[in-house]
Amino acid sequence: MNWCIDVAVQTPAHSALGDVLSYKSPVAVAPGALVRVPLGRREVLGVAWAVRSAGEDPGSEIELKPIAGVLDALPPLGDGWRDLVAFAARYYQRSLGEIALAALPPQLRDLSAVQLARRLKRQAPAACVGGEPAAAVVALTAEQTEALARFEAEPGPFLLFGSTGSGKTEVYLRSVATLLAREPAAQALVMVPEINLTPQLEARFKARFGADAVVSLHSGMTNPQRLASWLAAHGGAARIVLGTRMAVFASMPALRLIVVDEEHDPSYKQQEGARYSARDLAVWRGRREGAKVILGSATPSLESWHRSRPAEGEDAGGSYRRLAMPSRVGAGALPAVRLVDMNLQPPKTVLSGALLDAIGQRIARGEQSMVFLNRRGYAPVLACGDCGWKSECPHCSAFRVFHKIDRTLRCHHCGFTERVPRACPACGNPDIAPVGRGTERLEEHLGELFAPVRRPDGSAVRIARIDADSTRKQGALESQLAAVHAGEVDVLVGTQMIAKGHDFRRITLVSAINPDGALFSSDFRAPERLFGLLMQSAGRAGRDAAYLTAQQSSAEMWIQTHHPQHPLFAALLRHDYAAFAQGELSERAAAGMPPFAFQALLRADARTQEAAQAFLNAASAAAEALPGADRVTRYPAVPLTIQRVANVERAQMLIESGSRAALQKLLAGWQPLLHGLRRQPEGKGVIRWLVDVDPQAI
DNA sequence: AGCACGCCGACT
DNA sequence: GTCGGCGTGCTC
Repeated sequence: MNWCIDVAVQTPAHSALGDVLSYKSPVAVAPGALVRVPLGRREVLGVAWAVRSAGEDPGSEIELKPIAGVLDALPPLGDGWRDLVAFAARYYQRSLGEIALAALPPQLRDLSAVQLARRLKRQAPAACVGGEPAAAVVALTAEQTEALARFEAEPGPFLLFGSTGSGKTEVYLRSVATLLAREPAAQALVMVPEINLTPQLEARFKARFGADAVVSLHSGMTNPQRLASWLAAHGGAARIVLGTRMAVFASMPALRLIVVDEEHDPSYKQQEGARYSARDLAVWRGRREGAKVILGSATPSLESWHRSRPAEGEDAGGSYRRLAMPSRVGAGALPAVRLVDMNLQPPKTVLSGALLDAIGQRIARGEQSMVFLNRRGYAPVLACGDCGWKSECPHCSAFRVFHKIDRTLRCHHCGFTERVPRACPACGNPDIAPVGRGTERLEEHLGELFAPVRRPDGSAVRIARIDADSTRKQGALESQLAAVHAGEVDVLVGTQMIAKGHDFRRITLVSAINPDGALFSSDFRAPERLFGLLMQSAGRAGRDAAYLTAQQSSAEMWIQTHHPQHPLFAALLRHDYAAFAQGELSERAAAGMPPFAFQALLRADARTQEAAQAFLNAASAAAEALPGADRVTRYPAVPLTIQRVANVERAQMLIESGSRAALQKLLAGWQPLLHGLRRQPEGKGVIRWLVDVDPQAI
């Protein structure tokens, strides 16, 4: 008997190949099994998707190649996993094989059946999680108890709406503990937005559940580490998988619980290749596999907030259950928010006198302060005062940023880097000057301003900076954070990297010196992101109530703005996320924007802007006849904000509908038309095109 | 995406 | 005379 096996292999997103390729096999192969198959002149890894007996398929006359081997030491990937992959491929308009292979650890691709079998022999058996060490268990607050009780009693998905310091992590730990104690094989998946946040979470979970029960999955790991973690999850040995967005695809045969911490974080949306939202896929996966899902945040995404709205009048409410934990545990009251009206300051003021005084007082008391500026480098532009030359990138429609530390001009978009010229390249004027400021310059500036200020022991002020540049080296972030924790830093300057998650105990003042850019951005989600970031930043201050009491100090969040009357700040002053969300949601509802509508972007990259837009407009015209087109709005093609990157012109077209199904239908029908367009005159000069479903920025 | 084949410029 | 540039096309 001969068998015909449909195999998902890594084929490009929009090649002419179908989702699966058929191979023949003398033996039956279980669906979900990993196989090696010939593809052109290569042999590649694939996932068996469907198995038929060879006679069943009379239409196809082409001679099939035989599969090259089966990695049968490994249990096949489960139905749930394959459904997740198939759904993600369909929903985000990518090929099945691309998602499937990207979801597997890279090392699996070049392992033979024999090597894999050898690997598997070394794997530990399923971790047996005993009772938790009694010492580790702290008493729960009433809010935590209530949240956990509702979690046990209701199906979810849940939105755990807990302010910073309300003890969300303890709720995650408890819900995992209850699950693991009740079901001897059950597994839990816990996701965080950034690699930086995995070590501290891993430490807490290992302390509670033992090192053997917990594995991590993120792109910062080496290939062998990732393979080991993946195998432990797939085999059931790992009871808990911690990871970044990629972990949503981990094969977990006994998955019963998924936690998405900081669910509002934009990092959950992949920004290249398959543009999936790990948070949304987590909810889908939870429903498919009967696993409970907890989304946690102090500033939820408006999508999740809306979906968790309680029933009211005519409205039956959202499908998520909202669990609120408004109080902080063991932390001081939320910081008092102080707005500095920059209109009342002398022109070009960077740091207002009041803020400098406040930071100076903290230094004198030995407390720590934090200053945010969302712009790394020394200055965003270098300019010539004589001829008007500016440090434009020759390959992008953007300025190169001046990095004083290594005297370079660096393009943050294409990476093009040059030494800073001694004189203006256009007119020879030696007097070229930085315009604006980034974290490097702010650090320098603060150093000068606070040079006369003394710490309580009479020593000089210590200023540190944490951003993508200062943490480039492996382990640099950890050592810099350790220095802050050890009290070796008085003023910490940084980008949003320092706003997220890190548990600083001695910081009593947090300041954002120039957050105005996001207030009037063309991106309708900018205020939502800014509010989240400022709330999260505020949460860094005064996390230790005992420390504040001992210092007789209080936590403060300072914001310098030219628009102190903006409603966003009014809500922030009261730490009132609900009011902010209500305001934003009513604007979104009135304007017919998400979460009241569903969007996708079609983007084209081409040699010229005209070619990119011509392709999009032709695509739009071709979509006219597609099913669903009458319920979907197609906007005109426009250049991206950064129109040209690395000499590639970029344009995009927004597609919007009140019906997710109609949008999906249109996109599915569009794919072959787009493919055909490339050969037409309209496709001339187009380098690539891509679809972004539920785009996170427009 | 790889990886071929294929048809035109500056080198041992 | 070759090495090699990347344009087009194919992979069950």
